[in-house]
Amino acid sequence: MWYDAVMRTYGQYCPLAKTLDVIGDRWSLLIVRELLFRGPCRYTDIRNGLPGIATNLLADRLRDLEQAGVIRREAAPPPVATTLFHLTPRGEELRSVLRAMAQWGLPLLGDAPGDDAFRSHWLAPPAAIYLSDTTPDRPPIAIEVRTGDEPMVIETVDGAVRARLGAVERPDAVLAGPPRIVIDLIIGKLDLAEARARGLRYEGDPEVLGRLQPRAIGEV
Amino acid sequence: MWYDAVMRTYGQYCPLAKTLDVIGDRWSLLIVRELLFRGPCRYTDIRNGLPGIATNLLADRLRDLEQAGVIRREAAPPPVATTLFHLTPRGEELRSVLRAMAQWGLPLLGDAPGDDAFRSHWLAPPAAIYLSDTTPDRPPIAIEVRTGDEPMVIETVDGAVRARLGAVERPDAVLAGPPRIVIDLIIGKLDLAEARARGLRYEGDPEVLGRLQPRAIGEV
DNA sequence: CAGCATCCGCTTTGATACTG
DNA sequence: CAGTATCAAAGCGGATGCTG
Repeated sequence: MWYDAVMRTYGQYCPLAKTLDVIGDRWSLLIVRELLFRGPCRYTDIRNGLPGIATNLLADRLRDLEQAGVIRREAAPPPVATTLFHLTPRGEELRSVLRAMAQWGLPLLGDAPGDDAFRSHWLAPPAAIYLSDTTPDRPPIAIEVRTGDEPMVIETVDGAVRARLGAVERPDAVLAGPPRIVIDLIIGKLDLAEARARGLRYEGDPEVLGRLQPRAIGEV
Repeated sequence: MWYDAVMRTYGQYCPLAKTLDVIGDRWSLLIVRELLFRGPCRYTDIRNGLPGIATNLLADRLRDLEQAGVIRREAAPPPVATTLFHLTPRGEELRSVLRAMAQWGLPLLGDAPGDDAFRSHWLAPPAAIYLSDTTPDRPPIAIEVRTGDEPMVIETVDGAVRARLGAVERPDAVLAGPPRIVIDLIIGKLDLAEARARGLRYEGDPEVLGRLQPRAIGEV
């Protein structure tokens, strides 16, 4: 096997077109999403985060992105003993691109088909963008969110709202249910009572959740 | 003719994937670029801004983007008397995505092949992102830039630097030459003397140009 | 001429099977 | 686990033709 495939490019002296030459192929940006939202991953981890990708395509894209200096593969020391894929600093700089695109796309989740695949980490970072802490002077809070394949935490850190995978010792509230209901609640499309009527489970003081408010459009 | 083509989607309940379902196809974002950087355009104008696109693909993409609510077609009144393609408000909101991507891609112009196609308006908005006015308290300046197919103006407006297509009555300086030299000068890769040695023509007080400085990395 | 649609050959993608 | 090999289907690029 030899990889001398000639890259298809737009051939335009334009910064946007050059960016698309690098990350415009199908699946490429979603691979970056996996590494950006989850950190360094094994081949199998990435594939699990990209249901539907053909394995040969994943291998191709990883080669291309490495070639372009966006990712880097590294032999992990024991006990992992496998190769891990990392973002390079240059790849990390795509964060602002991902953030802008995820923000633009959040409203599209409203009428998404019900049989979409779902992974918790796809939603954690974007969801936090839309939330603000109405009373940042009060003690910080942490809400455990159980939807999808992994638990998440939404927490306040000095005025900002962050979301991440993982758990927390003693959450101030626990939110559980199907992804759509959780998201609709978070972005303010449903209130707590409505969400409960549709299958959401909530434990804890409603005040805790009430402290987080969806930002106004354009405020983000 | 009937357009029941099944849209290919990632099938992921993820805001980024949903965005890519809409603007992830080849050429789609470049069509948005044309409308965003140039304003409403005729079919032919768009095609001229996208050298290399097959005309049937352009027609397809315009249909898809219209369907998705990103663009809108409108019958222009005389004397134009043709249909104009506009961005919808929703399409305008892609500006932040384009800005992030163009910013990421600007360094890639450094080693771009010399036979790339070029249009002035591809560069005007992105280039200004990298420039700041070192002495915003002094009177505003305007520099005429002649490179590519259309004249541009780089000007200071209350502290910020903007670039746009068009001309100005009495520019404080005039910059002319091949795109690469002009860009390398603007982003600080070359100084005025070096750029001149490579074919750049400059008329006016060098002080005028010196007032604009490329921002430090990460400052943008 | 502006705004497409059709046809054709090539490339990319998707699905699955197989391997060190 | 981390890929490669194979093949069918879909997408793309280029040329050309049609219609108001």
